Amino acid sequence: MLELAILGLLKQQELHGYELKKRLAETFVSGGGVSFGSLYPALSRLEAAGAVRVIEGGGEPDAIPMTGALTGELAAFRARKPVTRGSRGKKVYGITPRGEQLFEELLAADSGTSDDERAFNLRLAFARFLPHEARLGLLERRRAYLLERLGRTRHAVRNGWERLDAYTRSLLEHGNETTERDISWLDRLIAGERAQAPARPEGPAAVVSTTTFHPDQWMDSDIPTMPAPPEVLSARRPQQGGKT
Amino acid sequence: MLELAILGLLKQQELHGYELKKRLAETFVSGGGVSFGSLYPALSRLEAAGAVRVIEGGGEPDAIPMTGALTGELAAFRARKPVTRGSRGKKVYGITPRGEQLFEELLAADSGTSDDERAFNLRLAFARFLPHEARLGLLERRRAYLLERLGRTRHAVRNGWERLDAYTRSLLEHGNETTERDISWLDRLIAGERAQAPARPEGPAAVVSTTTFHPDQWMDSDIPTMPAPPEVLSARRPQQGGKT
DNA sequence: AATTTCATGTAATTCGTTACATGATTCC
DNA sequence: GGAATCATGTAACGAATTACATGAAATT
Repeated sequence: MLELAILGLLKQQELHGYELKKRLAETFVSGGGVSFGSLYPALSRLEAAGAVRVIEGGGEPDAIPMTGALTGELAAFRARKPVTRGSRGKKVYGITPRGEQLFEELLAADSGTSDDERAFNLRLAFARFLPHEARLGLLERRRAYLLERLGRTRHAVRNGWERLDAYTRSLLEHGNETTERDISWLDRLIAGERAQAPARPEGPAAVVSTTTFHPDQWMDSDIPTMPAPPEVLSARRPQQGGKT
Repeated sequence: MLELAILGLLKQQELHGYELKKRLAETFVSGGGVSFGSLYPALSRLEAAGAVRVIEGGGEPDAIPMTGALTGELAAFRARKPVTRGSRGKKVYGITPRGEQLFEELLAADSGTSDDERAFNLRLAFARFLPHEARLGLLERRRAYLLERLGRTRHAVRNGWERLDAYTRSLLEHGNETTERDISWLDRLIAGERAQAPARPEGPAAVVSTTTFHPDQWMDSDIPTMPAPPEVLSARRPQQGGKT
């Protein structure tokens, strides 16, 4: 899991551990991100497996502070020391071909993809590296899981209503609303995905139901249906509100 | 964490492990619930600590199948065997005074309450056992955390927008919307809490700002404000759609 | 000069899972 | 009588955390 995230980030850009941790916290992991105690060992494992390696010199050419004039061998010696270490003791990592391969494997592995929120989010963040088929599958499995869970929760709430206190009720109701919105969101993503699907030369043989929303599946009424306008992903930029 | 959930459930009703697992899955834990591999050891620990104990006979009087006529000592022997085991080999657990005390301690311990979703949800589910003060604190700390996280994420999204692909953008935007709705939900709960607060005889000395929503705190515009109608918790019952 | 931030790592511990092993009871 | 479900438990393992330990570079 962590490995997948690391490899995915290193695919875009060479980074050192500290920076990696920041990116991880910003983009994927919901709370706080990972700790150094798991990040560095993970990097070591990946390095041992030949999936990543330390880049000589690092991303930014770190301008080794040459102290004026010192000739020949001494200069070479001075320069050799921080070779694997960047300006500040940093170890900048890059992904290797083996790493790319490992990334593909980890990304494709759908073990517990739909039932684990973190795993799903992570894979969605790298969905551009998946073929259309797999991408759709990822979204639809997640949707199916949420739908099933919603059904179970609704059932449980209805059965235990009397037993539950106001706080638990509110918690469960809010949870269900969130799940409903998640499903609608997935519907939009799925619609967008189908819209840009590669037109199969096979003809209309492989039409797999016209996607968006079968109200029957909800096994319950009173849902804010919202049949997902086939607006291909989101294109809105956030308002540039801040300074500079 | 698990201990707290177990104790809380046993406070309401005596239960055996298997049933406990079901309740746990229904009410608290978002995905699938806990496994037996963690539940039973937890029960053992609690029993060893004197926080729970096996109930003689179990909750439902399990009608030991008396096989017609068998007199005196033999009947006593037959009856003695399942004494600690309920009809089916069940071990029905009940909470002890020590357990009640432990429950209070675990519930009050606010270590990582606001930053851990599971911990927060669990405590909210047992919020009725907290004094008003602590309940408000729980809600407000969670709210503050979400607000801060929202700020961080917004900032990160704005900074890295160019670098992010459509899927990651959608993921982050949806995540932010969810967080905004969570905050609004908390606002409603907090408002409800204040509405039913015990009127302090101290006078208007301890008025701690009129609660609901300071748009300034959002440090950003374009938020669907929704200033939370002071409707005391939720009173709507779900449509009784099913049978019986 | 002192403090903060950057940067990397190790060791012990926590919390949970999966897989395995067992057996009773109910339903068909 | 055989399968499904109920019911309890153990052992091996996994993934991550916290706490500890260290030190260089930038900032004040």
